[in-house]
Amino acid sequence: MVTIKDVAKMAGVSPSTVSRAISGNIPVDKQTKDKVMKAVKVLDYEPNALAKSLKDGKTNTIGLIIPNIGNQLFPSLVKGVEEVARKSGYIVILCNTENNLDIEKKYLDKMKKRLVDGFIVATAEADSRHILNMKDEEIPVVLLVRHLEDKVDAVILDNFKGAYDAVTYLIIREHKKIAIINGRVELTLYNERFQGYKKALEDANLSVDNTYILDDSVGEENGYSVTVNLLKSGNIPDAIFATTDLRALGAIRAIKDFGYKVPEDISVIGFDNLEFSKLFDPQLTTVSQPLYSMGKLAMQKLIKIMNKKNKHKVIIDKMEPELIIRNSTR
Amino acid sequence: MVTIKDVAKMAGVSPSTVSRAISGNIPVDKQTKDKVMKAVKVLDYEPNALAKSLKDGKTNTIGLIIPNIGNQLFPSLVKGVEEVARKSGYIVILCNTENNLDIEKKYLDKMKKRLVDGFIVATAEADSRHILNMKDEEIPVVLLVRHLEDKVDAVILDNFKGAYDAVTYLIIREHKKIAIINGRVELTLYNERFQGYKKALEDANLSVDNTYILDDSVGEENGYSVTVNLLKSGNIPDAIFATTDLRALGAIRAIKDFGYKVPEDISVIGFDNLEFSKLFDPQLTTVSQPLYSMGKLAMQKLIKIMNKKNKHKVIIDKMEPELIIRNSTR
DNA sequence: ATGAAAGCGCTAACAT
DNA sequence: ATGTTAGCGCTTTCAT
Repeated sequence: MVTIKDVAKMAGVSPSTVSRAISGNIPVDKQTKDKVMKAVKVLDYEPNALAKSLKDGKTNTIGLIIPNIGNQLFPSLVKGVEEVARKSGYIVILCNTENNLDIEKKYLDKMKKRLVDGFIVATAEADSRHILNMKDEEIPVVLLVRHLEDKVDAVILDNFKGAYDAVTYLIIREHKKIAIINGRVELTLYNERFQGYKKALEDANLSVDNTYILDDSVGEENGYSVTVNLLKSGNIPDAIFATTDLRALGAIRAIKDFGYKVPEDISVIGFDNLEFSKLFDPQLTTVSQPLYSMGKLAMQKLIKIMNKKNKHKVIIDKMEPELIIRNSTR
Repeated sequence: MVTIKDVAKMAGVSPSTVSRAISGNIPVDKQTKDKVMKAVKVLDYEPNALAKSLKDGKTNTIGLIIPNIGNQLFPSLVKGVEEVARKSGYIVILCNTENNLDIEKKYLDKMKKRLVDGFIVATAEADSRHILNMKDEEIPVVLLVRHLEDKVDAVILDNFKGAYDAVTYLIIREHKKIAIINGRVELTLYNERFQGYKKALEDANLSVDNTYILDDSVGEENGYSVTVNLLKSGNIPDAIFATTDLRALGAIRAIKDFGYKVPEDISVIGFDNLEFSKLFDPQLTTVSQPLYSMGKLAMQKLIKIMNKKNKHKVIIDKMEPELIIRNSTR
C-alpha cells in the first residue's frame, strides 16, 4: 500500500506538506505542490480514509436500518437516501433487520463501534428504548416512515389524511358500504389509517359497521381470505379500502374469484402506490407515498443534524399523500 | 468516547492487558480478566473498530455495487448478500450507480480508500477495464449476474438454458409462431437469451422469422409498443417470449388492448419471476432466477476469496433457471 | 502474566 | 511555506 510517506519521499518533502498539498485549503508553494501531485500520480496514491477518520472522528458514513429490503416499500426509500448521501460525500451501510429487534440492536451497536456518523431508522417496532438511548448519547438519528412522539426527528407520511382522502373519494363517488382491510393496529401507521377511515365515514354521516372492518394483521394472505370471508357472509360491500397495495391485490383476486367485477361491482382502493400497482389489471387506484422524496429528505435532515453538534429542535416532517385515481374504482 | 485507556485506568491495569482480556485468545489471569470485564461493563466500553481496522488492515466491510435498487431484480440479490454478510460478521456498503459508469468508478475508488475488504459487482456495463484492474491489484471481487469471460469469479444464471426451456415449452404446447421481445443484445445476458430462443426453434425445425424478433432495447415502454406494432402488422403470433417479466406485462397489456386474450389467443412467457409476477392477472408463466440464492452464494464466494490471500482458481457458478408454469400460457 | 513502547496512516499544532 | 512532533485508539512485539 502506498502511503503519504512514500509520496513525501519521492517528492522530497515532509508528509505534512503532502497532506497540505492534497487537502488544498492550506497554502503550499506552487512548485512543491506540483512535485507532490506528480508523485501522487506516479505512485497512484490513494489517501487512507480509515486513518483520516480515526484522526478526526468522522467517517462520512451513515447506517440505514430497514426491516426488509424485499418489501417493495423500501427500495425507493433506500434509493432516495443513497442518492443524497452519495452526492454529499457520504456512504451508506445497509442494515436489513429481518423485522427482528435483536438484529436491529446488534446492528446499531456494531455501527456505533465503527463510528458511523449517524443513522436513518426505518423499522417500525413497538419497543424503541434503544432509539431513545441514541438520542441521549447525542448520536444523530432520523426516523423514516415512523416516529416516536415528538422526541426524535422524523420523516413520515400523513397516514390519516391519506386514508381520509381515499375513503372520502369513495363516498363522493356514491359508495356507501365501504370495508377496510387493515394491518396491525399497534403500528402507528395502521392506526392512523384506520382513524382516517372512520373519520371520513363519520364526516359523511355514514355509520362504521364492524363487519366491514377486516383484520389482516396475521399471516401472509394479503387481504385474500378476509375478503373471501366477507363475501361469503353475503354482506357485500360496494367498496374496499385496503391499507396496502398488496392487500388491495388480494382483495381484487378474491372478488374476481367470487365472480364479481372490479370496479363495476366493488371498487377497490390501495395504499402505497408501489411500482407495479399501475401495471396491474385493473390499474390500481391508490394513495401514493412519496417514498423516494421521503428518503432524500431524511438524508438531508440527517446531514444537517450531523453538521451541528449542539442540540437542535426536533422536527417531524409530515409528507402529503396523493390520491392516484386509476381503474379499480368507479 | 470511552477508550481502552479509560478501562485500563479503572481496572488498574495497562491498556495492553485490557486488549488481551477482551480478545480472549491470549492468556490473562482470571482475576485481572474479571476486573477488566467489570470495568468494560461499568463504562459501557465499545472498542473502536476503526482503530482496529487501521491496525490490522481489515475492515470487515464489503462494497456491493448495483445499478439500480429500484429495479426489482436487485432487492432479492441484496437481501441474500446482506444476510450472509451479517451472519459472517461483515457489513455491506450499498453502492447504487444509476447505471452510470462514472459513478461506478468513483464508488470503487472511494471504497478502496476505505479499505473495503472486497466487492460484489452486479452492474452490467460493456466497459470493464476497471474491474479487470481490481483483479490485477488483487482486490477480492465477485461478479453477480454478469461475468467477464473466465477472468473474474462470478455467479450467473444460465440464461441460454432459461430461454431455451421457455421456448421449448411453448413449442411442446403446440405454438408455432413464437415472437421474442429482447433487450440490448450487447449485454451478454440478452444475447444468451436470444441464442437460447433461436436454438430452441432450430432444434424443433421451426424457422426464425425476423418479423418476430422484437427489439425493445430503447425507451421505457417495456414491450408495449413493439407488441402493438407487431399486432398492427397483422402478423399475429401465437406466443410471445419476453426476456423480462416487465416486458411480458407490457406485451399482455398490448394484447388485451387489441381485444385478444391471454393465453387463449396468444401465450406470453416472461423471465425473472419477480415477486409480483404471480399476483398479476393472468398469473405469469416465467423463467425463475434464484436471485436470493445467487446473492448468498456470491457473498460466500467472496468470503472464501478474502480469506486466502494467495491467488486462487477462478470459478464461474452458473445457476439453473426454473420454468414456472402459470396462467399466461395455454 | 503483565507493562512499556512502537506503529498502523493521517492531520494539526507548534516551531522555524 | 515547510518540517517536526504528537496523537487519534488499538494491537503487538519486546521486555520483565
